Parts: sequence; C-alpha cells; structure tokens
Amino acid sequence: MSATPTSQGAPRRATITDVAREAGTGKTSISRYLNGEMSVLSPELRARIEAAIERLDYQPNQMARGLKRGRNRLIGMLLADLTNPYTVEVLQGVEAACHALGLMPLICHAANEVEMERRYLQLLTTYRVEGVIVNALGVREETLRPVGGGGIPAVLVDRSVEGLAADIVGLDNRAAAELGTRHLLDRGFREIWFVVQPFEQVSSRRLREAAFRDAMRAHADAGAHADADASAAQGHTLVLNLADAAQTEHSLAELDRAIDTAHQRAGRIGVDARIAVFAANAPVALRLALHLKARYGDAWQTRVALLSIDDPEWAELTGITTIRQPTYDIGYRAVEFLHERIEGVQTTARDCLLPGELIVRASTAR
Amino acid sequence: MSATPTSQGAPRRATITDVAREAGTGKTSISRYLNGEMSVLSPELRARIEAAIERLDYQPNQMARGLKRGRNRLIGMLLADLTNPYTVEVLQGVEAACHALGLMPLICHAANEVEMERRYLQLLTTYRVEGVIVNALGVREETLRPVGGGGIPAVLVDRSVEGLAADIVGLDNRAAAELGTRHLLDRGFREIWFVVQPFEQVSSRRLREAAFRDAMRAHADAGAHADADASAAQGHTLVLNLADAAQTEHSLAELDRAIDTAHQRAGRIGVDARIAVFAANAPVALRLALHLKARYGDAWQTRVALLSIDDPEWAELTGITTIRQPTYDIGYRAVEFLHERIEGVQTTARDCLLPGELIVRASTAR
DNA sequence: CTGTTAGCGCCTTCAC
DNA sequence: GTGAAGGCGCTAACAG
Repeated sequence: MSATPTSQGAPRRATITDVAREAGTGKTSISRYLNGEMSVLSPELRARIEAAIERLDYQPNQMARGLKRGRNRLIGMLLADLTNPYTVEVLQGVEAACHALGLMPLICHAANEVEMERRYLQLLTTYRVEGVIVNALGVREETLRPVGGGGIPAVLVDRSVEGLAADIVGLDNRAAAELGTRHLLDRGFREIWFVVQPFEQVSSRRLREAAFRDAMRAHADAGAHADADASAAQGHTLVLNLADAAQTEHSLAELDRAIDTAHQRAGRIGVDARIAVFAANAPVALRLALHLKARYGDAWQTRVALLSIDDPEWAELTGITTIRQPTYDIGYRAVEFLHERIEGVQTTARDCLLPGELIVRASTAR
Repeated sequence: MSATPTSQGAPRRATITDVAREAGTGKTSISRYLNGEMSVLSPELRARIEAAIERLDYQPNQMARGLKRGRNRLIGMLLADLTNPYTVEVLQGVEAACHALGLMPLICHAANEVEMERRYLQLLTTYRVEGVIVNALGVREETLRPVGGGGIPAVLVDRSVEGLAADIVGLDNRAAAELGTRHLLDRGFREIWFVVQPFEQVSSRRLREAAFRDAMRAHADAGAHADADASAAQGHTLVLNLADAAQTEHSLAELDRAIDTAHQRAGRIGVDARIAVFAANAPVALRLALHLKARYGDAWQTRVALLSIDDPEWAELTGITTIRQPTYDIGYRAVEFLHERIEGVQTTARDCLLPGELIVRASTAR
C-alpha cells in the first residue's frame, strides 16, 4: 500500500531520487537496476531497491529516459483512412510487432485530409519519434523530407511516394490484379469493368489497374492463336471518385448503361447476362454494391458479378468473391523493417510484396 | 555502437541552444518566443529569432518541454476492440477533439485481451500521459487505481467500471433499447429475441438487456388492459459468446429452434412467420446474419426480422434496421470531459448519455 | 560493487 | 527587454 494521498490533486509520482533515498543508496544503482544490469548489484542492495520500488509504486519516466539517451521507443504511424477496414487490419499487425519489439506506436489518423497528414507528420517529429510508418495519402517527397533519407527512418505501407527512396511493404498488386482478372476470365466472363478511385498519388491503384489491363491484353493475345472465343474479351476501366457525389453518380451511370446493354444482348443470344465488375478495393466495392442494390433490387447479383480486392466483413454475408490482403503481415513486416533501420541496419530501399489470397464465393459462380 | 554521423547518419536536430547561438542571443528569449510571449520581445530580436529558427529548421522537443513543465499534452486512449466499427467511429471524434484542444492521443488497442489492457494502462502511466480515456474491456477498479480518483484523470467510454467513480460518456442505452423494442412491437412482432454477448464487466450490455426486458414487461402490462393481442408478446434473452465457437453454436441452435417453431405455427395460423431478433451490437448482428444466411440461404430475412444497435457499413446493403449511436459525439465529448479534468475542473463524476437514432430499413417492414 | 558528477533540451525564477 | 543559472527525471562516464 502506497502512502495514502489524502489531499487530492497531484500525488506527484515517485522519482528515481525518491527511490534512492527510500532504499538508502544512490540514483545510479537504481538506474542500473532499472536497466537490468543485475550482475553488477549485490543481492542485498538489489532486494532493498526492489522493496523501495514496490513501496513507492515507482515507475520510471519514459520521457526523461528518452531525453537522456536520445531514444524514446516511440514510432509514428500515419494512417490515411481508418474507415477502411484494410487500415484497421494492418494496424493489428503493427501493434503486435511493436509490442514484440518494445516500441510504442503513436497513431495518427489523417482522415483523408492532406493538410492533416502534413500537420501530423510534423507533430511526430516534434515528439522525436524514432521512425515513421506511413500509409501515405497525398504526401509529396518534400513533406516527407524530414523523414526517410537524411531524416528519420521511414517505411511506406501500400503506397510509394514519388521521389522518396524508402522501404515499402504491401500487397503484390500486380499478382493480385492478375489473379482476379484471370479468375473472371476462367469463369467465362468476357466483359470486365475494373473500377478504381482516382489514381492521384496512390501508386497501388495505378499498379492494380495496369496489371488488370495487361492481364486482359495477355488473354486476348493468347486467344488470337488458340481460342476464338477468348478474343471477344474486353476490359474497361472506370474511375469512381468517392469524394465527389456528382462524379460518382456520373461514373455509376456509365456502368449502368454497360450492364443494361449486356443484359439486352444476352437476352437475344441466350447466355449469362452478367458482366463482371472488379473493384480495386473495399470502399469501391461497397459503393458499387449499394448502388447496384438500389437500382436492381435484392437480386442485383444476377445482373453483375462483383469481385473485389480486400475482404471486408460483409463480403461473406453478401457472397462476394474477394482477394484478401495479408494485412496483418503487412503491418508486422512494416514495423520489422522500420526497427532494422532504427537499429542502424543500412540497406538500400527494399520492397516487400506479399501475395493476396483469392476467396471464391457465389458472386463469380456460373 | 554509435553510428558515425557521416553524411546521413544522424543529422541531430537543432536544439534551443543552437538557435540561440544562431540568433546571437540567449536561450531564454528563444523560449519566450516559443511560448508566444511576443509582447516581451523587441521586434528586432523577434525577427532574428524567426530567421534562425527557419534556417535551422528548428522544432522544439516536446519531450523536453514535457519533462520541464510536467505536462506533455499526451493523453491515453485505451480501446477494447478496434475491430468493432463503433470503436473506429468514436476514435474519429476523439482525434478531432484532441486536435482542437492541442492534445495528442496515444492510442492503445487491447484487442480483447485483458492482459494487454493492463499492460497498456501501465505503459501509459510510464509515458506520463495527462489523462486517459478508456473503453474498458475487463479492467477492475484496482487496475485503474493509478487512474481516476487520486491518480491521473480518466473518463470512461460506453462502459462503466465497477467501483470507479469517473466521468462516463456513451449511448443512452436504456432509451436505445426501449426505442428498438418498441419499434418491433409497433411493427407487430410478438416474439422478440434479444441477443447479447456475455455481460462480464461490460455495463452497457447489462443496461441494454435490462431495458429490453423492462420494455417488454411494460408492453405486457399495458396490453393486459387495452389490447388483448399485446399480452401475447414474449421476450427472450440469448447470450452469444463470440469468443467461444462451441458456445456460439449452441446458442445459435437454440435460436434456430425458436425460428422453426414460429415458422411452423405461423404456417397453421397464416400469419407473418418471422420472429424478431434484436442484436445488442454490430458484432453480434454480423454473426447472426452470417449464421442465418448459412442456414436459410439468401432469403433468410423472410424468416427473421433483424434489428441491431450500431449501424455498420453493411447494414444499408443488407437492409437492416438499426439504432445508430452518436459515435463521433461520444468521442468528442469524452475528450472534452477529460480536458476539463486535466485543467483542474473539479466536479463529481458525470454521466453523459447521448441518444441513439432509429434507422428504419426493410428488415423490420411488414 | 557503488556513489559522484555532468549533462539531455527546455522552462522559470531572478537579477541586470 | 534581456540573459544567466538552476533544475525536471534520468543515464553515463568516471572515480572510489
């Protein structure tokens, strides 16, 4: 039982000095004890220290330690959008790794605001974090200047930042998009729409879309020689700007026309009426599903075969085929990379591309 | 091993001393400048300081400031489960409020592990956070001892902790459960199952369930006098332990029996076969929906009318009536409360109960 | 083995 | 108006 602080207010936590006095020794020994240099302490002294710490309920002040040794075990975690389930899942991996490595993540949520992102980045340096993991939103190389390269260590998650040479870990976007495209092709879909948010600074969106196009082209090329039917496959890319309602409506209308056209044509030929829609990520998939349901009713899946990268909790419920990202691992690896850099391991910028996993559900059945 | 500060090793950030030298003045003036005591500085000196800061890209070290003045503007945010959309939404409010008040939230995710929760709590005190806002998982009063009361200021979110007198902000659980129950009753449902996770330490679960029972009883009482049909209404409580697969299956089987029984009876009488299921929160609702879909197929909603507290993103897609919590406000208010306490406002423990909003969708239509 | 002595970067009296 | 000195809680040489 600690001294009852009858008078409320500021019970002023015990300091190392208090402990030293209580144990009848000097601060140094306490410090040594705290840092596990047990071998250099007589068992007797050690016991006294232990008792004193217990009695005073002493807890070393991380801030003070950090100030002294120049490292506070804090790392920054800059998130573009916590609303995206992807982000939360990555965070789990981050937390776990930090825990294992004795790091403490300072989590900052930019909520899709570039200005916030900038501010947080500078706030983090103010707290002298030892490194940052950033799931960049719109940062330019300049904003990240204090970071990476000559500044504090940094590793990027999911997205690269132009002009910045830093470690990056994320999904193998190319392979994932190919996987999805080929799955749709294999299932016999011949008209595929790839729907993605505006590319902007987000490299992963670009990569996925490019891989989709390449996969479609590869299929067409192969088909020209072998399978006559294959050559009919056509891929379209649709940009969906979720941040702008009007633009979103406009894009969705375009998709609707394609769906209806295909439906009419199919009626004549007597074949599966569905076109396939490949959503580049979960937010896009959700928006699409909501729209389609509003337009075609509960049976919307008889009109469209939806496939998505990311595997949100509602995918199973709605029966949608997805490509699940190894989110936990992404977060975990990111921290490991950062830790190595913090510890001074000097390597050139590395890329860590983790594979996605295709989860087949009813939406792409034929 | 100290890394040799070559061209890129450790650029060692500028300190207040560097700035003072660069500006040809003393540290005191720099400090004054940093703290906005402009009126006490000659415009000329002030300009020189500004220039020096700019040139050195100086940024004050929060840790050092904190050490000196005893407040580091850090607050702890202890989360029970980031996987729950509720949590993320609350977090948005917290972030916003912190930003407005110049606070920096240290976010800790216990991931439903009581042990983690304990450890984080102690880690937070180690960083000398000025306060904590906790969405408690299983903390006992003793764990929180250093917190609240005589310790550091604390405010609870969503759940109270037995024996701890602290501010608490969250949903008006009683009103929300009543709202939902009455909605179902109004829609003519006469058999209602309230499904909730094991109560454990979570006060909100208890409150919701109690309010549900009270509402059912109130209805029965009123019905005894007026509406003969009303007296037939029966409420059941089902505990669903999501942490244990076997127990979950067991509970779901019980629900299945009720559904089937109702269905058979309805077939004879020729009336709506659906029983209503009131999920105490989103995780429960999701688990239920997944199970029902697996058992009854895509048309599961013709067997069960699902209503849930919380309004997850898939609710709209699935057409489920919900009671949305004012999550953002909850987070925001929590920080405001904490801030007041940090600033020394001494009031007795306050409760802030915010109202939920009923969002009627297809699931409860008749 | 143990204690003494300097600071880490900053703020805060207290003189000038 | 401005600066010098001391100290926040802790660690890291140096002695003893």
